[in-house]
Amino acid sequence: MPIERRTKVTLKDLAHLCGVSLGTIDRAINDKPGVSKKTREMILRIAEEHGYRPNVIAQSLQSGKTFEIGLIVHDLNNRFFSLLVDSIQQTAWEHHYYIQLAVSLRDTTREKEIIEHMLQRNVDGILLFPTNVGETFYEYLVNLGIPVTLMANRVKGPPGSRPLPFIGLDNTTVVKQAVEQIIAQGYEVVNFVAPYFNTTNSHNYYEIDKRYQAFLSVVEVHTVEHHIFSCQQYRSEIARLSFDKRTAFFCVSDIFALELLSLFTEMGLAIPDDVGVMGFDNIDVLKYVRPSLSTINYPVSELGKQGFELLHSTISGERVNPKQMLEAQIIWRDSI
Amino acid sequence: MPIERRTKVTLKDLAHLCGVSLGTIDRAINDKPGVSKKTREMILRIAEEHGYRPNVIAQSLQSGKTFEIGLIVHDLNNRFFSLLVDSIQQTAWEHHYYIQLAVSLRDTTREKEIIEHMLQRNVDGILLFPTNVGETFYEYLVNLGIPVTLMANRVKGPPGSRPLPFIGLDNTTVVKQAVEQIIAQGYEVVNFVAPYFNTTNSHNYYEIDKRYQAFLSVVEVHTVEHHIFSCQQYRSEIARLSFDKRTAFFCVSDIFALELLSLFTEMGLAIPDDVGVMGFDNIDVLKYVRPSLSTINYPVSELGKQGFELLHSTISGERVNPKQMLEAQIIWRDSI
DNA sequence: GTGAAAGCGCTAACAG
DNA sequence: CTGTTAGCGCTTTCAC
Repeated sequence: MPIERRTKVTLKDLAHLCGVSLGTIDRAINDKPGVSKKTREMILRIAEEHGYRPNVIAQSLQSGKTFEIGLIVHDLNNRFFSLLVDSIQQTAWEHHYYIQLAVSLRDTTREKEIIEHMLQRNVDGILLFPTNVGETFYEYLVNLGIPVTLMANRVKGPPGSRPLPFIGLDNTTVVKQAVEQIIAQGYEVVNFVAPYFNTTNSHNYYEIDKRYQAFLSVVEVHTVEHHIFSCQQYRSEIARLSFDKRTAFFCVSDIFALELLSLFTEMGLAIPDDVGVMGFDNIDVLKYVRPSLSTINYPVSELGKQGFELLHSTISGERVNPKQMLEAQIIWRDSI
Repeated sequence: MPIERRTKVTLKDLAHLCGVSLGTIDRAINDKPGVSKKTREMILRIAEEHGYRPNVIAQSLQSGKTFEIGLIVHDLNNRFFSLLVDSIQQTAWEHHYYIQLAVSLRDTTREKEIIEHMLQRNVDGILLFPTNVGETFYEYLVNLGIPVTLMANRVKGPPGSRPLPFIGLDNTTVVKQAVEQIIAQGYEVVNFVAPYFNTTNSHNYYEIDKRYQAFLSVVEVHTVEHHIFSCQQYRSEIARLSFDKRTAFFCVSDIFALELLSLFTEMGLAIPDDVGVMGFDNIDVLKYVRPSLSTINYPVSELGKQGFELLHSTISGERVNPKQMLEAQIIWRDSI
């Protein structure tokens, strides 16, 4: 570590110090041909002595590239997102990219504000777990001037338009399979629990909707009794049910499933005999919870890794497959 | 939203478009005095129409400020850190600052690499949950040329040197209090569980060491039998104990306490009669765990908020109190 | 091999 | 009120 740091030394300073011109300094520092071995060594030595650090800001202004990408997720309270950010940050580091992180809090206005800010900061691309929906938003993203890659939730354009690069989970297959098997276990009622899932079309519920459609298609084929719990007070609503029939709850996220698990334990219901609970995500804390929660594993690290790599390819101008799909696995444990 | 985005429009472009000079455009856009109302309105309208966005990179090069701060934490797997990052990101957003996030993975070399990278990217300051220790590192941080604020772990300089701004927890008080009360409950053996806590001095264990010293001071006064478990195989080591005396385990983090809880349940020990467990941090998943874990609440949001604000004050050149302390609270539940 | 100069987009200082 | 110019630190082009 060089000692003197207080004053930043620039290429120009080095030029003075070495008694050569700016151009020569540049060639030496950046390993370009056209400098004698002697001068190059001298320059590198003096640069080292003075603790020279290139100014990335100036490089960016010149090159138009920042090697930063904007990352926008809903929040960091949900374990799912922190693991996602972790994975993206790791992958980005390996590619010598930096992350600018912001959280949208599922607020459509805030999401747009964040995008505007990131644009001004000249990020090379944006990795987005979207909250907004609709064709206007699609047009907006397409015309940003920098690549955008979507994770988990899609944003669709008008029919026939080129889709935005997207990486997500194949929800349909796994949900159908899970619901089939739940029904096969003899549950008389199968419910779908998706708080915050509203139908006003103001927010992006692409992924949850996929799951709901898959759920519906199965329960309707089997003509099984089913209900949806989509309001925030799902816990108290469910607490008021009679439970005279054997009932299963398919939850779109482990955090809701855990709430139900503790509710049913309090109510003295037998799990999984009176009532069954299935989660989604397979968050890591499940290992401490009893009865152990059956769930669907979301390959969140893969989502982050491949999401970054997809964006990275687009930034590098490669032609990419605009739609990548990840597979989930059902994990049967004791709760259903 | 302006429609045309593909080509970035600059102040110079606007100057041409409006038929005025660069200087006038600048004054109009940045709300400076010295433009007639008429021209200003015209300029703002045209800027809006063409979707002008200031180039923050160019502004940074000019001003030397980026309004970005570097944030370095150990990892994001630990719930503690994701909540911390969340809180910092929120606070930064309110102050119109952006976060550059990187994780050190508790690797001393990587931590220094990250700092070097952030320096090159001209962050205005660094918020650091440090991994390195020692006076050399202290000197390094002091001479970075930008403000650094430390969270939780201190980095001490030579005697008499000006301490780096720091925000942390008052570990001593709360740990002493907790251990006192554990002993008062009649435990015959009180153990300290701190995996990864080694004494080679290569890593920064400032905070854990504080806790250990506080622990020691109390058990020694009461001459209670005590042991420390500091290796990574703490779980199997503890599994081999005989448990013929009533034993308490004071863990430096909830995640270790949860491991012990499930171990003791497997072993058929009665909690808290045969064996007691105390955690640290009060991570939010505890609400789903039975028996409920007694723990110490770490005000992590406060740590993030005040950490950012401390750094922000330093960046703004305010004189600040270099040492801020947060208070923890003991939360007694069923495990001890 | 090396030096000089222009320019990335913006701000600030100085003229008019 | 408005225009011109220099310069932030770097890269690139073109002379020598």
